[in-house]
Amino acid sequence: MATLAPVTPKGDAVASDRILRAATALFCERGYHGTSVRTLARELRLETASLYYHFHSKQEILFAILDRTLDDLLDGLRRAVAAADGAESQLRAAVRFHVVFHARRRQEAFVSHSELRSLTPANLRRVIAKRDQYEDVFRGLLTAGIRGGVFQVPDVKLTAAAILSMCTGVATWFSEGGRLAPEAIAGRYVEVISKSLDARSVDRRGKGPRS
Amino acid sequence: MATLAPVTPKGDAVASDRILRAATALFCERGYHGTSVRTLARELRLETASLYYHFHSKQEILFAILDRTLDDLLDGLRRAVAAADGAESQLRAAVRFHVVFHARRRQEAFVSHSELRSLTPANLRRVIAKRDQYEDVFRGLLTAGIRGGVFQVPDVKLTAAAILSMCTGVATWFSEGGRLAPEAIAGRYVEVISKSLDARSVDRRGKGPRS
DNA sequence: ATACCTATTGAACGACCGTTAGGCTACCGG
DNA sequence: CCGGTAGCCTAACGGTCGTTCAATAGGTAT
Repeated sequence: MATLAPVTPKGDAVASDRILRAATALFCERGYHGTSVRTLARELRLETASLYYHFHSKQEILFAILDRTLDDLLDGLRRAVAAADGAESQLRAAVRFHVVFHARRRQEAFVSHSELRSLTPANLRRVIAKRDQYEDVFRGLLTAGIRGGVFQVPDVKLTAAAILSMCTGVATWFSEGGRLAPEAIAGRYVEVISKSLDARSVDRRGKGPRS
Repeated sequence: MATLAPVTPKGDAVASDRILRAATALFCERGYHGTSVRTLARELRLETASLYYHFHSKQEILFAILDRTLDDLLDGLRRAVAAADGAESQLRAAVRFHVVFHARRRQEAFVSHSELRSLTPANLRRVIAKRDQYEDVFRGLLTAGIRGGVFQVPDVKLTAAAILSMCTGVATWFSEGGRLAPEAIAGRYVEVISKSLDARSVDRRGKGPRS
């Protein structure tokens, strides 16, 4: 069925990209189920039916957004890590990349984790597979840092989840015209996370009597 | 309009609570717009129309969930803070409470921040006002700790956002039958956050050559 | 028995949903 | 000048949406 249908064609990336950009903004703002294809079409000054020339379904639009975003995330993360040496520097680079991405490409990043539940089971599986690869990079860096003696982390999985939650949260509140630029935020996050992982520091705290 | 309509009555909390519990589970799983009132009614073994005896609208159900959850959060936080002494202990108590709440009452907590965008503007305003109060407690504790010399934090607003993102994220991945109990997770989060805020530690790091 | 109140029901309302079929234009290679 | 096709259109399909309304059953107090 894909051979005769000119859906999602090769050379013409401009039209479907325009659709994906508008869909990303709307899905981010109102959610997938809260956005009708008519609303999306109106935003693009198109008729509803025209969208179906470029995509087979609304679901395919959502999947395309998430799939592309995950690809860019994974690719960017690997580049960032490859450009650094040693577990500590690499983790710092990874955190920096993650935060900057979630600020600069806030809408895509936000949709990519808020609309997971709106994916078809089959599509969800494919996206989750990529997300797992992404998280494994972080877990691997933590493990390497522990073995190298630079990190002191009682629970790698928990710590990775905590770090990623914190950094992903940037996509929730970041505002483009806001007080802080993506790089500034990333810098602070890198420092906070480095400090909390640092093996060189008293961990049994000799101070607070309670909790 | 509220006087003649027996909607959301006084003594009978059991029926509307049952509705709210089922709605919370469904909104958590599929989202507000992804859940129809027919689906909710079927889950409760009721007819669709019966729901409208207890609530005026689907929107009112959503608002009730968020409003109650925010009340419980704010109340619990204030109790936790009041039971501790000093900014550091109080912040640890606050973090502990926040994490345990987001694990134990995961669905409510998740819906309360994922479905903000599905609220009516008027309802959103009311919920946001409570959320701001909640976040202000954390910002206040950070500020107090800085003044007391126990915390070293370059940016209170940013740090509060980072801490809350991290702790709120627990509601995204926590699983009841999972490896870690809510208290165990909270304990780790408390340690990580305390360590990252600690004023007594080298902050200009003399080690890593690159960021 | 009567009157009232709580809780629920079946049936329907108009609006909107995602999707499709088929036709119209404009351009492009021959 | 002509066939093909990329891109968009109008119109409509069956279905589901949130919501309403009159009717009904059971309980309790008078």
